[in-house]
Amino acid sequence: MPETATATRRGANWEARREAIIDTSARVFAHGGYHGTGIAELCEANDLGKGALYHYIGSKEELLEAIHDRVMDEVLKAADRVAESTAPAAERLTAIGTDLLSIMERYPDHVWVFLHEFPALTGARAKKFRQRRRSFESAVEQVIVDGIASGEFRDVDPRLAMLGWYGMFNYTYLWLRPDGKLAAHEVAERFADLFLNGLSIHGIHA
Amino acid sequence: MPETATATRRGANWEARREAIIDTSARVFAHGGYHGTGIAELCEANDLGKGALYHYIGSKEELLEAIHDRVMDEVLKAADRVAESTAPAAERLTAIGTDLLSIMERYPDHVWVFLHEFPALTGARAKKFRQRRRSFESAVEQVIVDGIASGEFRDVDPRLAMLGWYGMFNYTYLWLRPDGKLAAHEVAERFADLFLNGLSIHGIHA
Amino acid sequence: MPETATATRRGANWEARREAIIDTSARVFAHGGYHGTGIAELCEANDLGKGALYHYIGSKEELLEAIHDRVMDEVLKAADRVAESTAPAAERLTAIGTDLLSIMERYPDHVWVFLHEFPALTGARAKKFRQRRRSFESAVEQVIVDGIASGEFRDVDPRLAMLGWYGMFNYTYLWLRPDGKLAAHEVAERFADLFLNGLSIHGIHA
Amino acid sequence: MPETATATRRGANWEARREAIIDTSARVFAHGGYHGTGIAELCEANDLGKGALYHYIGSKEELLEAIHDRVMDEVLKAADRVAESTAPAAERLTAIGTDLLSIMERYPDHVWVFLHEFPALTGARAKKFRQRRRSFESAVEQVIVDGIASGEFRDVDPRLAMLGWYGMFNYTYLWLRPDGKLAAHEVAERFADLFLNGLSIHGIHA
DNA sequence: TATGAATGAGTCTTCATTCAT
DNA sequence: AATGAATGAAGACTCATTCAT
Repeated sequence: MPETATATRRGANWEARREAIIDTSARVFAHGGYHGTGIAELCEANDLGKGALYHYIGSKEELLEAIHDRVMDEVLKAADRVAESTAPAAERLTAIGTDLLSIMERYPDHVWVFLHEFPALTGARAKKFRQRRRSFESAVEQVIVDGIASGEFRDVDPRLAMLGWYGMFNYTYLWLRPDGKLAAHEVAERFADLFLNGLSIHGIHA
Repeated sequence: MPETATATRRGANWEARREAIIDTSARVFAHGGYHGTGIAELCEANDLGKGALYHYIGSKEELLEAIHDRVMDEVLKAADRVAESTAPAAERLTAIGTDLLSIMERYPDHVWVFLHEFPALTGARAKKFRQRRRSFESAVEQVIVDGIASGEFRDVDPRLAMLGWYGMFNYTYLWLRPDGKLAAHEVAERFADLFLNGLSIHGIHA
Repeated sequence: MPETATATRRGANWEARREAIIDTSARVFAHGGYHGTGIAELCEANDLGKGALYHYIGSKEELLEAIHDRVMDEVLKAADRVAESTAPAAERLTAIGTDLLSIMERYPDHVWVFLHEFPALTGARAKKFRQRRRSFESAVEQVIVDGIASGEFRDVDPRLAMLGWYGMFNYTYLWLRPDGKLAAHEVAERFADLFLNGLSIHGIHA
Repeated sequence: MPETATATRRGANWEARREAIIDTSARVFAHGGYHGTGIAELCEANDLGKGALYHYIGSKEELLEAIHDRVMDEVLKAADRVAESTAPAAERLTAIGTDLLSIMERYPDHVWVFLHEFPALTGARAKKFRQRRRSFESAVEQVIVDGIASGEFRDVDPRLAMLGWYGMFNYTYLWLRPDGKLAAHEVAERFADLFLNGLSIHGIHA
C-alpha cells in the first residue's frame, strides 16, 4: 500500500486534498475515459497547476489506482461482512448484492472507472487488483457452496453460478443511475429474487 | 457510409486482406485496449507499413467500427431469429442466450472489443451502435413481455429482467474462453436454467 | 477569440516570448513558405522543443494568424489615419502609400507571409482577414471617390483605380528590401507621383 | 527542356493526354493550392490511377513546371512581339499589358498557379523561371527606356516604373475573372491610360 | 505548496513516389 | 498504358512528466 505509506509522511491537509482530487478525477475519468482524459483536464477540474497536481497524485496511474482502492476497499468490506455472517445463504447472497449496488449508487463514477479502466493498470498494480477481485469472487462463491451444502441451493457448479450472479449485478454499472427510477436497494432486491427464484412461474428442477 | 462505398469500389483481394486485418487487429485491441494500442503496433501485427495499413482501414476508428460490425451483424441476426420464432418464451430466451455465447466463442476478441471499447466510438458511429444495441435489447425484452403475457413467466418488470439477463450473459466476455473447461453452449444452457428456474431449491413465488 | 483569451491569461514573459516566436517564424515562413515549413523547422529556428513551441503558438495556423495580425493591425491604423484626414485626396493617397511601404520596410517577412499565404487561413480566420482586407480597400477607394468628387481626380472607375493602385504598391513585397537602393518612403513618393501624374510627358485627358 | 526531350520520345497521344492533364491539374492547383493538393486528388480529377498519372507527369514538381511553361511561353511570346515592334513606346506598353491580361483571361488557373506557387519550384527549375521572369521584366523596362529616350516619357527611374507597371498588371490575377464585369482588354486599356496619364486632372510634372 | 515552461517520445494520419503485375 | 498495393519519411499535434523558481 504505497499510498498509505506516503500519506503518513504528509500532513492531514495533504491527505484531505488528495481525497478530494481522487473524487473529482473519478468524475472526469468516468466521463472522458482514462486514456481520453489528459493531465491538463485534471488540472482544470481540480483547479490546480500541473506541478501542484503531481504533488498530490504521484502519477496518473497512481491516481487510477487510488480510485480503484476507494471502490475495492468497500467491496472487500462487504465480502468480509458476508464471510462473517451466519445467516442463511440466500440471505447472505442478497446482502452482498445489496452492498454491491449500494457502492455503485454512492460512487457511480469510481465504479465506472473501476469496472471499465482496470486494463489500464500495469505491472504490480494490475496484479494487486486481479488478486483483490478474485478474493471477492471467492467470497461470493463460498456463499453458494455453503448454500448447496446446507441444502438451500440446488447442486449447481458454484463457480458458474457465482459468475452469473457477478455479471448480473456488476453489469448494472452501465445503466444504474443514482437518480434513476429505481433505487439501488430495490434493484438489488429484485435481482436477488430473480437469481434465487428464477423467471419461470414454477421452477422445473432437474 | 463511406467505408461501404469504398469497399464495393475495391477488389476481392482488398476485401479479403481487410477482413484479415480486422480480425488480427481485434486480437491486438483485446489485449492492449483500443486507446492503448498504437498504429505502429497494428502495423507490426499485420506485417504492414503505416501507409499500407491505412490503405485498408481508412482510420483507426473505422477499424474499430468494422470490429463492432462483425459482432453486431451476428447479434442482430440472432435477434431476428428469436423475433420470428413462435416457440415458447423460455425456449426462445434459451436460444438467444445460446446464440450470444456462440458468438463470444467464435469471436472472443471482437466481442471483448465490442463490449469494452464502445465508448471510443464517436459521432455518427457511436449513434449507430447505440441504436443497434437498443434494438437487440428490445428483442430480448419482448421475449420476456411475451412470456409474461402467456403466463410462462412471473409478472416482473420486463426491462429489469432483461437487464439482469443481459448482464449475466454479456459479462461472460471477461472469462469465457474458447478453450475453457465448458463449451459456450454448455454455459448458455446452465445460465438459462439458472435464470429461468433460479438458484433456490424451490422457488417461493409471490 | 480563444487566442486573445489565452494571451491575457498568461504572464508578460509568455507574451514577450510569443512575440519573438511570431517574428522569427515570419522569417522562416517568408523563406520556405507556410506549407513548405514544418513544425520541426520552426522549433529549430526558435530553439525550442515541439511541446514548448506549442505552449506558445496554439497551432501552426494560429501562428500564421498572429503574423497576419501584426501586419493587418498596422495597415488598418493607416487606413484610419487616412479616413480621418481632411487633406486633399492626392495628399491622402500619397500618405497611405507611404504608410503601406513603411510597413513593408519594417516587417518585410510578415508582409511577405501576409500577402502570399493568406489562402492558407481557413474557416473563421480566413473570413476575418477577408473582411479586414476589404475594409482597407474601401478606405483607399473612398479617397479616390473623394478626389473625383472634389475635382482633383479624373472621372475614372474608382474601384478599378483602387485595384491598380493596390497592385502597384502591394506587389512591391516581392522586391522591396529594407537594405535596398531606395528607401521605402522614396519608392512611395515616386509611385505616388507615377500614379497621380502618369508616365507620359503630358497627360492627354479625355 | 527535359519535358520536350521526353515528348519526342513518346507518341502524339501521350503528348495530347499530358497536355490535358496539365490543364486539368492547373484548375485543381488553383483551387486547392499546390501543397494542398495531393496526388490522389489529381488522379481523381484526371480519372487516372497513380501509376498512369506518373506515366504522364514524371513528378508533381515537373507538372508544376509544365503549368509554369504554359504561361511563360505565352508571356515571352508577348515580350518578343513588343521587342520587335517599332511603334511608339506608349503604344507598345499598352500592347504588352493587353497581351498580359489576355493570357490571364485565357488561362486564369495556370496564371494563378504561376504567380502564386513559384516558390514551390526548387533547384534548376526555380532558377529557370527566375531567369525567364527577369527576361520579361527587361523587355518591359526596355520599352520605358526607349520612351524616355524618345521624349515620350518623363525621365523616371525605368526599373522602378517597370516594377510599378508590373505590379499594377500582375496583381489583377487576384481579382480578374473571365466572366467578370470588365473584359481583360477593357481593364488593360484603362490601366494603360491610368499608368500613362495618371489619376490627377492635370499632371504637375517636376 | 504551487507555478508553468520545457521535454521529447508519442499520437494518428498523409505524403509523393515506386513497382510488380 | 494502366493498376493499386506498398513504402517510410514526414505531417501537425498531444502526452505524461520533470524541474527551476
